[in-house]
Amino acid sequence: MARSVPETHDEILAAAARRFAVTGYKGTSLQDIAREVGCSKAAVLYHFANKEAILTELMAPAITMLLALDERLLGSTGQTAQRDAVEGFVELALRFRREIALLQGEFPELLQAPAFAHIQRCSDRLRDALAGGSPGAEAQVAALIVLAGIAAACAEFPHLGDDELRAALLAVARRALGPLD
Amino acid sequence: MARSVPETHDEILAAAARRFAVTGYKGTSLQDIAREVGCSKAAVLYHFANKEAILTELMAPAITMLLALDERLLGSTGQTAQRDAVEGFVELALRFRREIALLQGEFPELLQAPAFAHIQRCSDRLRDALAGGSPGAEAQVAALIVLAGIAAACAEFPHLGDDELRAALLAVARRALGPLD
DNA sequence: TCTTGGTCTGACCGATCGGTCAGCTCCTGA
DNA sequence: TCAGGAGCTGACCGATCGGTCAGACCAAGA
Repeated sequence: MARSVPETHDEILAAAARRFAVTGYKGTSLQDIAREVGCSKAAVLYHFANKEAILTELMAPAITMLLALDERLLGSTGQTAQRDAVEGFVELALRFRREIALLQGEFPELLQAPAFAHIQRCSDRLRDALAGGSPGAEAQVAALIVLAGIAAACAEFPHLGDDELRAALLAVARRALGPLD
Repeated sequence: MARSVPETHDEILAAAARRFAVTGYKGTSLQDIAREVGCSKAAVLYHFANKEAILTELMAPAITMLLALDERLLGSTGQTAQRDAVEGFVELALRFRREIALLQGEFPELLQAPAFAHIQRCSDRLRDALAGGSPGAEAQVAALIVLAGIAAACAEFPHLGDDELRAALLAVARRALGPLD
């Protein structure tokens, strides 16, 4: 029954992604993941140090892309930053449809740890960029609606193709962010 | 130490609302709630049949208002329904800032039970009304972004007063839903 | 053929979960 | 004055959680 390491490793990761998307991180047990893979819970913990390590590796690519977007946004301000933020975040959400819901939903609580504080700050800067740098209530509210809304839409419309969903997300987000854009 | 029934009952409800808003339903234990109230876990279960009963009673007013909104929307279509849906949902979200996040976040999973199927159908109709009755991808995406975004914003901006938040939510939602409105 | 090391399992651990129960305290009314 | 009931507690229950561990299994190299 023994498979090659990378094979089982990736199967666990894929199974965890599916389960987390449906029942959330806290709502998914190691037993659930093991059952979906078709192995024992001990096998899951042979490939990953602990449950959190699965989540961390699962989110790593999305977080890397988020950090890259953040860095890109540092070089611009105002309308330019806002346009880049919208396009960048839509692309990120499309690429990581399942993961982005975790980031918006449960992840904040898991990221309270000081070690992950930079991710919180990074998503705060993303929100500011979406707000066009304005501290006003309406601009901040618009930015948050766009952020949370895009994340929710990507999770909720898995049947929509990338191109169709991208077009809809960009159109709605640009309208929501107002005349600035 | 014995307090009057309605007093303790309401204290438990209030404590649960606070905890659920921070750590979610699944992430909050009866022990957590009891600690916040300053009583034993057994006392919590003296006032409520079980954990789910706390959630049910906590959500009841919000669900009642949601059903009322649904009924009101049945009488109209198109732009009229869309306008009513936006205003009605914004008012609902403002009145139940903490509860609405549960409804959007964890509640769907908890509401899988057939007994609660009508709530799912009701929120589906709300989304359709927000989409102006259009089945198109962009209209549906816009409706979901508005729905999820408003819920997230109410949870995220507790410091904003009702009036200021209402104005911002209405403005952003109307823009997001497009030229139809 | 035997050894070795990577892969995986079943049994088990302590902690915590939601929930139960016998019995305590204290207020109230006859 | 005292019986009775409401409000509450501490101890306890079985189930499940994340995690550990000794050892079984098996392919590959000596």
